Amino acid sequence: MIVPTTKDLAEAAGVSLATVDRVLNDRPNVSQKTRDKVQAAIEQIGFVRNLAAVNLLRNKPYRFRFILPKRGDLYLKELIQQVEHANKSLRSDMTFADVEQLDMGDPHLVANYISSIDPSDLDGLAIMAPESPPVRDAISRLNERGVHIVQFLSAQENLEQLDFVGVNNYAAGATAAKIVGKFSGSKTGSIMIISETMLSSDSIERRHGFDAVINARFENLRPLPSLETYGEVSRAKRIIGNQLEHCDDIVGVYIMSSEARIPIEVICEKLNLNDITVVVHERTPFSEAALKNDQIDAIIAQNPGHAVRSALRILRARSEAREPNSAQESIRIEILLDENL
Amino acid sequence: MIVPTTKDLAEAAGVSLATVDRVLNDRPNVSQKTRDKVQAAIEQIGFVRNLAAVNLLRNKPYRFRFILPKRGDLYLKELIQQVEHANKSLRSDMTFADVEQLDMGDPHLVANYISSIDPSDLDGLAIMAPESPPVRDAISRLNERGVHIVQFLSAQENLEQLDFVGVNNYAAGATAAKIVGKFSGSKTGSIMIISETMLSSDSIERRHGFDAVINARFENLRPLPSLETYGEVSRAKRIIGNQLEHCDDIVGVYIMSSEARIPIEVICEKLNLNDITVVVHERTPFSEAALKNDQIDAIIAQNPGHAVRSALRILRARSEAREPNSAQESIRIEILLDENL
DNA sequence: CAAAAAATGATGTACGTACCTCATTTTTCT
DNA sequence: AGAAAAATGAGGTACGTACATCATTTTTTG
Repeated sequence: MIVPTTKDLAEAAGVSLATVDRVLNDRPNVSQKTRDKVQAAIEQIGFVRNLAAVNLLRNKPYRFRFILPKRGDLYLKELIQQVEHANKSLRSDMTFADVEQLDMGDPHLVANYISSIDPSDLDGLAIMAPESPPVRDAISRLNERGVHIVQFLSAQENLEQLDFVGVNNYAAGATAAKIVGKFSGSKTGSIMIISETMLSSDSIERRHGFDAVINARFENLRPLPSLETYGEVSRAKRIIGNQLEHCDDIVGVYIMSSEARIPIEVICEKLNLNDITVVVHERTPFSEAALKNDQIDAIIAQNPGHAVRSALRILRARSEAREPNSAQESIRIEILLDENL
Repeated sequence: MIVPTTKDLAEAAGVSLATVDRVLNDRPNVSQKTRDKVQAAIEQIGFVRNLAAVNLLRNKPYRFRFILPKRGDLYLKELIQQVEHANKSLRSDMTFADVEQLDMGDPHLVANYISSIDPSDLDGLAIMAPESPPVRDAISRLNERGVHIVQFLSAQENLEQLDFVGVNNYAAGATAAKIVGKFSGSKTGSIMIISETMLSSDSIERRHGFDAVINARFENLRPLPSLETYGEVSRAKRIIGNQLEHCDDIVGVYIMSSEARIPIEVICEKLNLNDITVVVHERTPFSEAALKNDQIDAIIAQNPGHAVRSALRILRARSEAREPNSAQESIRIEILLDENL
């Protein structure tokens, strides 16, 4: 099998290599007639740029950075490991990735960090940060200065023009609701809903999706107000304990945030999880174990490895002025049961 | 950021480029001492082969072929489209893929085709074929003649040394059972189980996984004997009709084969699908629509795009004598509900 | 119709690696 | 010690493309 090169293309088009180069790289001083001729030859012989040759010639290291929260539990750890792993396996591809962890409680700090980035140091940025106007503006400005941006797992409003990697959180909440509803059978009762914080748009959207499905299809179930743990054990104990005192008909629990460990451990002390349906987000060593010993019934997950690789592929494509292969880059809402772990 | 080249490596190791080349490519006439010296320098400066340069130099088109069944419905069509799409988008990578469809009812024909392949025409083969000794032997022989093989979605016994792309079918069946069981609530009754054929190991394993979970966890449910449609509408009508006459307590349906259309259309005529739980395999335009209008409750899917790309990545890696990145290549058992489509 | 402008051709270099040949040095063996 | 063998060095070529420079031809303009 012979793969046509620029030389073959020149011959087929009846022009010189120099002209082929002018057409392929959009250089000036080529007549429209010649452009058409070359274009026709491209179609005819099926010419495709040899990526290896282009990359070799460019021979530019691509430096990407993930901005992730400083505080977090197992899922965060997994994300970081995935970035490190990708960094290693993509070195031969001239792709480098690292992680910067910031205190997401302070939007100005985050915005300042983003603003302080020197575009000549970095080709692209994958950002996971709660919504906030200063952060959004800093992202916009950095993007205008030529750094490619991917919104990573968590999107800022009004930045739809930027690439996003992650799931539709409304659909994720709806999926959780469907499982809680169906798994509860014909039982009647309340659903406890726990989040780290309801300030993030992720949680809000998940909650909306959850309520929509429960209200539409499971009138026997009543979703309770969201409890916010702020990631603190003592607070979690207090508010969950409080709710359990006032409410003795709990048939299901939905933990909306990605770190289920604290809430589950707290609830365990007061409630027999075997009897109720528990759905959590994100696969971690903890949630996996909980699934296996029946403490929880399902995990709604977005694969962190996929997410990291997808973000890097998109950044790489943008850096090379290619269009990302969108079909490959959508992140699925995975449903994990004991059986398909 | 500076990426070290072989030249830097030679300098760091205090040897010539020629010696570096001898070490990197395992050529003879290098003392162990020098090998160690170069190896140490590789670690120290973090040298990694530039893939683009290697590929450019090799500059060999990789030709891969998918062997798929001749008969099939929507899922098969989707697979073929995915191969075609991959073929287009991987041309710039010197990777070419095509499809050969064979009549899987005739193992000798399949084996003959495989045996007739000229290793100088093809670098790798992805095979989806029912189990059979002649086919298995033909695969083995072709592999020994230097053609890389991936068992695609369907595995042959005793060929564990070959790469496999696809899901664990026992787990897939178990997952289906969990959903049928949980979604049925506290109802008591029978589960209709439909397959195109029970001769394939896929179906057998799915059935085993299904029964294991139902028997262990859902004593209110009774799985019926498998019905085989052979992909024929008239036969499907007859055997499904037969079973419905003798059995009036059906609360669930599990369609094990990848083409759910015929069975669903037949059952629809006799049963109100809204009242019972229906689980099928594989996402197709039909199953998607059925999920949306509530004819079915869940789809157990293996993403055909992932599967095709994964097979090609593995074949490419093997052709270049690299190890495939196994973490990335496992195919998940996806559970699709109306909410997370 | 000549001069200016635009279009095209001819040719060279570079990217990093693999593979080759030939010369030279070092080690091993008798 | 001397010959044979092994190890190492020096240097060139090629892969396909991008990006130069300069020469030459064709077209446009005044």
